[in-house]
Order: sequence, then C-alpha cells, then structure tokens
Amino acid sequence: MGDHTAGSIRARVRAEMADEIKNVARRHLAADGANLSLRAVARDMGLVSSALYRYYPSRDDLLTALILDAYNALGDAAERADAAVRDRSDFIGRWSAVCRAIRQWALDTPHEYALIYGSPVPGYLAPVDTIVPASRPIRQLATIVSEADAFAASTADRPMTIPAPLRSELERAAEVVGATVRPPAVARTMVAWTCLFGTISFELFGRFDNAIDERDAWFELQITMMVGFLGLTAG
Amino acid sequence: MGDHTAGSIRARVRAEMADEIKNVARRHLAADGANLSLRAVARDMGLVSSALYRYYPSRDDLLTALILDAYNALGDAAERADAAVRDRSDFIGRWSAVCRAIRQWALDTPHEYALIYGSPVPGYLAPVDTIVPASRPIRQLATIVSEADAFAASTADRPMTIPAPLRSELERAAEVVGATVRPPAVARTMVAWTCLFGTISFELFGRFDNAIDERDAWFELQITMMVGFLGLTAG
DNA sequence: TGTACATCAGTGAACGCGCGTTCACTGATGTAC
DNA sequence: TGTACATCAGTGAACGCGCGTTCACTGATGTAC
Repeated sequence: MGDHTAGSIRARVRAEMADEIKNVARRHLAADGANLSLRAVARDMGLVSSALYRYYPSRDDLLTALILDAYNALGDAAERADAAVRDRSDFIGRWSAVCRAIRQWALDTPHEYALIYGSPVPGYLAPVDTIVPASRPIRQLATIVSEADAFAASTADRPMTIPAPLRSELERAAEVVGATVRPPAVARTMVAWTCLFGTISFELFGRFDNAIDERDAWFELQITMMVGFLGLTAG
Repeated sequence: MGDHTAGSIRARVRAEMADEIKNVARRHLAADGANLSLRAVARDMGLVSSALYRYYPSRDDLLTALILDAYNALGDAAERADAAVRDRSDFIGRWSAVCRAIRQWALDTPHEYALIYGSPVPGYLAPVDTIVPASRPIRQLATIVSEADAFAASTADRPMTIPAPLRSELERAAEVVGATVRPPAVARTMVAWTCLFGTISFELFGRFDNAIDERDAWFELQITMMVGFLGLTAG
C-alpha cells in the first residue's frame, strides 16, 4: 500500500484491536455480570493485562464503551424495527414491532441488557454522553404515540387529572424527546414503557420461572393490553 | 438467672449476634451493592473475619439470610398495608395502599430492594425456600383483584383472547397464589404488577433522573392509571 | 533506494490491595456430679 | 457449695487466589531525508 495509507493501516489495526477487546469483554460480562475483570479479558486475548491500557485508560472507560455500545445497539434495533413497517399509519404494528425488537435484543444479549437496565454498578458513574443514547428507545415509542395522536389513531391523549407541577414536567419530557403530545399521552406512554422494561427484566431475571413458560405468548398478550391501554389503532 | 434459662441465654446472645451481623451486612450492601465482603463486615464489628463462620457457614448463606429477610420485610409491609384498610370493599384503597407500601419500602431500603429485584448476583443461586417469601407481594395484589372480582367491583375479568397453553398457565398461577380469578384478570394483574416494579426500579436505578422530579405525584398517577386498567372500584 | 530516527504495541515485574475459607489455639462460660 | 469437665465464641496466622494500575523496557513498524 502507498505511503498515504500507512498511517491509516496502523489506525485501522488499532481500531480493530479496540473492538476485539470489547467483544471479549462482552463475553466476560456474560459469565461474571458487571464484575468485569481487565486481567481476565487480557488473558483471553493472549495479552498481558497492562497491554489493555494502550486502548482504554482504565476499567471504567472500557465499561463506558460497552454501555454506550449497548445503548446504541438497542436504539438501532428499536429504530430499525419501526422503520421496517411499511404502512406508517399502522400504529399498532409499529408499536408492536418496536416492543418485540427491544425484547429480542434483550433475549439475545441478556448481559448487555443487564448492564444498562440492571442494578447500577457500584462505584461506577455513567458519564453524561450516555444520556442521549439511553433515551433512544423511549424516544422511538413516544414518536409512535405522538404520530398516532396526530392521526387521531390513539386515545392516549384523553383528559386525565394531573397536578400542575407534574404536568409541566411531562410537557418538558415530551419536548426533550421531540414528541408533540400532551401530558395525558406522555403519562400513558411512560406507563407502557415502564411495563415493557418491567416485563423484560422479570423475564430475564427469572421472575417468571416456575410460573410462565409461554414467554412469547405472554409478551404478545402484554403488547395487546398495552396497545389497548394506549388506544392505538391499526390505521 | 436460674439454671433452666442458662442455655437459652447463650442461645439468645447467639441469635442477637447473628442479627447484628445481618444489620452490619445490610449497611455494607448500601455501600457496595451485592459485592458483600465478609471481611469488611467482620472489621466493622471489631471481629476477626473467621469469627463470622460461627454464625454463617459461608458468604452465600449470609446473603441468603439477607435475601430472605428482605422478601419477608416487603411481604410484611404489603400485607400490613392491605390489612390497615378498614373498608374491605374499598378495592381501590386497598390496591393503592399496597402499591404505596411496596414503593415506600423500596425507597427506605433501596439496597435490599436491589438485592432482590436487581440483576441477579453472579454465581449466586437462590435456594428454594426463597420462592414462597418472594411471592408474597404478588400474592397480596392478586388477592385484592380476586376479591374485587368476587364483589363485581372490577372489570379485570372481561374476556380476552388468550392462546390455550398460556391460558392454562395463568390458571395454574392463580391457583398457586391462592386467588380465585380467571385468566384475563390474572393477565391484567400481572401487567399491573410488572408495571409497579418496573416503575420502582426505574425510580431507584435513576431512569427518571433529569426527567421526573415529582416522584410521588408520578407514582400516584400511575396507581390511578393501573386502577383504571384493572377496572377496580372503591366499593 | 537506503539509512537514521520516531512512534507505539506489547512485555514482565512489581506495588499494594482485597477476598473467602481453614485450622489449631485460647479462654471464658455454662453443666454435671 | 465446690470441683472437673464440656461447650463454644473468638483469635491469629496462613493458604491461595484475584484485582487495577504503574513503569522502565524491547522490538517491530512506519516516517523523513
């Protein structure tokens, strides 16, 4: 290769190495939860532990990289699922697709899910640049409800008694997420969101064990109930 | 004291010591999450670490004791809250009281909540005798819906399309929990339960930070929405 | 094209720390005669 | 009531392990003239 690409070769190898470290670290998350050990990762890669410091200045930085990746992977999955629904006014279909995609991502990569939605890692403080990626799933859900309301294809916005301070917080939250929707619809969307992540956590963390084996059927039923709760229509 | 109580004095001191160990361990949970360190607990008590082995055969046994206590404390809180409602046919009041009690317990002892409802502790397997205590809150909620249905004070039982295998699982779940309620009501109760713990987890694990500061008002609103979802009445 | 130099990935030893668990022991407290 | 013995809480040292991070280093790869 020519001189002008020489630097970028080194840079590419470096980037691949940084990625590979994350991949191995992800496998370790699966085994040990969030007690991620740099030394174990290095061992698995046939490296000496101090070599990792060429790529990540500390364990927390590696954790942050994994958390960011996880948020973005989940956000991508949610957005892709919505975008794949041809009929944009099929709000039930869009809502369901996003819910299924989020659950599927969680089932496929349970330890990354636990990393971002499980109990906080003791001593670890999430940096500010996780805030935006972290909001992508709720943003996607809110968008759907917002569009449904604009099409009068939802009853989520029907009046509700909400104390003034909370009402204005809900209004602000809708703005932040870019949804044009009034407080009652924000409230219902948040309940549905809570419910979605509640049920996924329960499923993953074993709370349905010895009770519900029909996990897929249960999830579909729950979607149906939430769609009813939001009053979405299929357009 | 007389001879006949001598043995029981030793036994009592022993029991108090075992309790004190749990208390100190609970304080440590607050600082380090589920990474509970026996040595740190012993240090805090002015003991040598091996002394703890007089009381708990291993770290996992101590964890189990803490988990059992947490489940039972939460179960007690839920049952007490329900029992304190004078008008037994005020099903909205009873449901709300139980929800509030559960949340309050979680806010008061967030690390015990995380211990039982957070991500599973890696390498720790909950023994079977946690199953019954763990089911006490949902049991209490199911009882209320069940009684409300018996009084025709709920619409949770209105028909719903449920695939046969899931339907029979829901029937069995209701039996296990001692509730006499048909699958649609079981399904709605489970959704409300999911939602309750979902929102508490979100609140505790920081998912509402920079979005909802009016936590109490939000929780009350959520109760109202869930009561509507279950179609409970105030009798 | 060939040589001198700079960059930088990876090494290996070390620091200082913490952990769960075991084991032979000391010494106080309770028990039996 | 007084003595001999058993119980058992707590000690202290040790085993063997793992961890994150630092630092001076080697040696290969790329860069500049």
